Amino acid sequence: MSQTTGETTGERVQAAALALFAERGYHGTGIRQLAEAAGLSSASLYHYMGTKEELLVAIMRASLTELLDAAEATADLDDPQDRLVALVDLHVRTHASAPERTRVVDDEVNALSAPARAEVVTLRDRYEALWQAALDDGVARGGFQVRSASVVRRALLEMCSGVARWWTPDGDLDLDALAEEYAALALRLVGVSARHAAAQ
Amino acid sequence: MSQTTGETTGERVQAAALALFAERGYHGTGIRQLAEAAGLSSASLYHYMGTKEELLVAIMRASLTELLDAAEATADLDDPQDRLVALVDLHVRTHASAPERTRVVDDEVNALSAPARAEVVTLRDRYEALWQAALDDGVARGGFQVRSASVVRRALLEMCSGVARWWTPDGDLDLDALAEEYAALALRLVGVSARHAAAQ
Amino acid sequence: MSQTTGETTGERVQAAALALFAERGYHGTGIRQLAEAAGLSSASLYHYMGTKEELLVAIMRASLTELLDAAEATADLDDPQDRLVALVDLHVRTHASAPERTRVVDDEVNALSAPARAEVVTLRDRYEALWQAALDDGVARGGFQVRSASVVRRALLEMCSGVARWWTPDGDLDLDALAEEYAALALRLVGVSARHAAAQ
Amino acid sequence: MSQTTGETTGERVQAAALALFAERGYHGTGIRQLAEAAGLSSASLYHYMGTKEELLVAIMRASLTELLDAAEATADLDDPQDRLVALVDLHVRTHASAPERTRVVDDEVNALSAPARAEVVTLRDRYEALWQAALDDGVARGGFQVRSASVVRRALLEMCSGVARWWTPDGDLDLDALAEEYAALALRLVGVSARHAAAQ
DNA sequence: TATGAATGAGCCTTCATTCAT
DNA sequence: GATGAATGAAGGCTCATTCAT
Repeated sequence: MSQTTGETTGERVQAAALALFAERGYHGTGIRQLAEAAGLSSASLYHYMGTKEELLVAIMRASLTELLDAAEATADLDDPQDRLVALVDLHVRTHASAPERTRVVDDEVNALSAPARAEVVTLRDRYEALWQAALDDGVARGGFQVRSASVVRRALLEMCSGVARWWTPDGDLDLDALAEEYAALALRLVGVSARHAAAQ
Repeated sequence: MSQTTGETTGERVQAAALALFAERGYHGTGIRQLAEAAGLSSASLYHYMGTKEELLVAIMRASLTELLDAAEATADLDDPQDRLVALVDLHVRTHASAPERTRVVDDEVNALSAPARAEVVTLRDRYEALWQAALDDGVARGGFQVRSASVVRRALLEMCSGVARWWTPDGDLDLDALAEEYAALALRLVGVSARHAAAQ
Repeated sequence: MSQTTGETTGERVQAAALALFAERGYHGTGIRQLAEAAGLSSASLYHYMGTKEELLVAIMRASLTELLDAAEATADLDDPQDRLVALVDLHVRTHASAPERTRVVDDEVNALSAPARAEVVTLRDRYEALWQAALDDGVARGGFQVRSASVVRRALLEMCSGVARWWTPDGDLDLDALAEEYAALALRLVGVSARHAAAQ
Repeated sequence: MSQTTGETTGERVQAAALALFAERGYHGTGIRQLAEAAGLSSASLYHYMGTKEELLVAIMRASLTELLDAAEATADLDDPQDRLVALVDLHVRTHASAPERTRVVDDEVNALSAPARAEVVTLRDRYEALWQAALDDGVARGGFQVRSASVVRRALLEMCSGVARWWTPDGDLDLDALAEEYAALALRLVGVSARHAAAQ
């Protein structure tokens, strides 16, 4: 069972779950499919996870806390435009390079029971609050021209999350170009003439 | 059998399916829940639908063809900005006022079997082609400033579809204001200063 | 609904049932298939039949009483060999020319509930008793050479009923030749040198 | 789990299926009845079988291959009469002592889907080809007097299979006597005076 | 660690039948 | 006559989970 790579069995289970949840959805994925994809019997699976729901929560928690931690680091940036660009860059890169993970987080929240959902939504809200703060700050001192920062926040996030549904490394745009492009779009959305992006 | 409203039983079934599929997902919704929500036994349900999947396809087809028909009407507009604004207006209003329907269409495509998915994806592709054409036209003759029209198309669509996930009629923004706001955002995204949108 | 031929709707139902029961078995045939084959709705079917089981019993009763009546007519024949040949001729012709009907009678007896089965088995027993009597008579006065008349009765009946499973009018043997051949085989089975059959 | 006898659970399932399929037919037997007869829950049943149809096929395959193997052993016999007698002996003993198994094989072929039926029919055809060969050989060199060997083959097989429908060890005839009797009848059918059979 | 065996509950769907119209 | 609508029961099968080994 020990892999040549240092991959833990538990990690293999999470990876398998990620792939299947992303492809067929949480409810569309059976415990036996999970087990087969992980190279275990369905009974053995339960040594590496709690319930199926706890597995989903674990995936979501890991993904969101990682994203949240990275996003919190952008708070150091003083310039609101820099902050926004940094958030977009982080979000787009994360969604493009880990599309399964992000799609599961984005799409399967409703599959959770109330208590589990509460925990996940709290994390997501904290993450979105960082965007909201950046936008508010941009309006206050960064020259952002927006009617409603919260509407723009939602528009921005949906727009950026979308890359997880279509971007592939094989296409015309590489990851750097993608991130740049979305940063430029974001600045346009907040009504800033593309100062930053124009440099590219 | 006879309802106070003129609502058909078949319509009641579709309405129930819409609500449940949107709330819990296709795979998360059981036939018995469907039946209960429609006020029928699970056996009776099958007088008003084919399989569960056919019910989903029927919902998707109705939604997409309606949207597609309305979108095709925008082809009359000569000015590319007008066309884009009309598409955004249509898309946003549709998603905001029928959020369950649009969320089901957007989120449950992977739940379909290959042949059913093919039909639905064809419709969706035809719809998106209208957006692509509008963008291409805008680049050619409407002053749109975009590096990649197809990237912007995806960004725009994700952004606009997002309203189905948060907008409610009870909030600060009414439907007209929402549509206007998104039209303005769209024009910004394509690099046009928001001249036109106000006319809407 | 009235046919150009004088065929009654009730007859059409029986004919459809015959074909389907023979092809897929009683338990393998659904009421809706029956209705479709008869050109009726499943509800309308119930104007022409009782329960599904009663329909089966009706088919069996009609088939068996007809066969029984014809077989009883052979009792007139004095010569045991003539009687046996007449029974074989009747049985083989009936099974060859109405294979569906006879297969249903032969194969679906176990599908009946106890009371229905009792009625059918009674008819069948009366029919087989005529064979037994013919054999007993043949042993007593017809020169039949058999160790056990009842064993031979069963062997004969199974052998003759079998034609319903393979004979078709398109093959090498026409109905007359088939009947003759089986009469000859029957005489051999009872140990009579093929006097009768030899004439052919 | 551990039985007093050495019987496997899987064998218990097959035995239960055999009994029920023989008594009520394949379509007349439900999975829940099967489970109850095997002493399992219906879910547990699926540890020991594939689908219900695969269970039926497994039964048929086992039965037919066993019979076929045994029948092929008779090819060693040079004398056509010996061969025929050996085949009858085998067939009758098998059908008399395993009537459920043989009745299921004989009666439920139509319950199979096309691909499953193809496999079973192939085995049955190979078995019947051995009979045909024996009869052809008997006509060529064994003094068999038959108009059509294929008609006689069918008559013989139906006749011999019939014992599965009536013979019981409690009756007048024990298994040896039954086999002998049918061997004698078979020789009569092919027009050979019953010289050999006694030697058996 | 790992898994065969086990299951109650539930899956989607069809069953034979009834009845108001 | 004829049927659309309706259903309780059952169809075959899979679910997530547990546990003894």
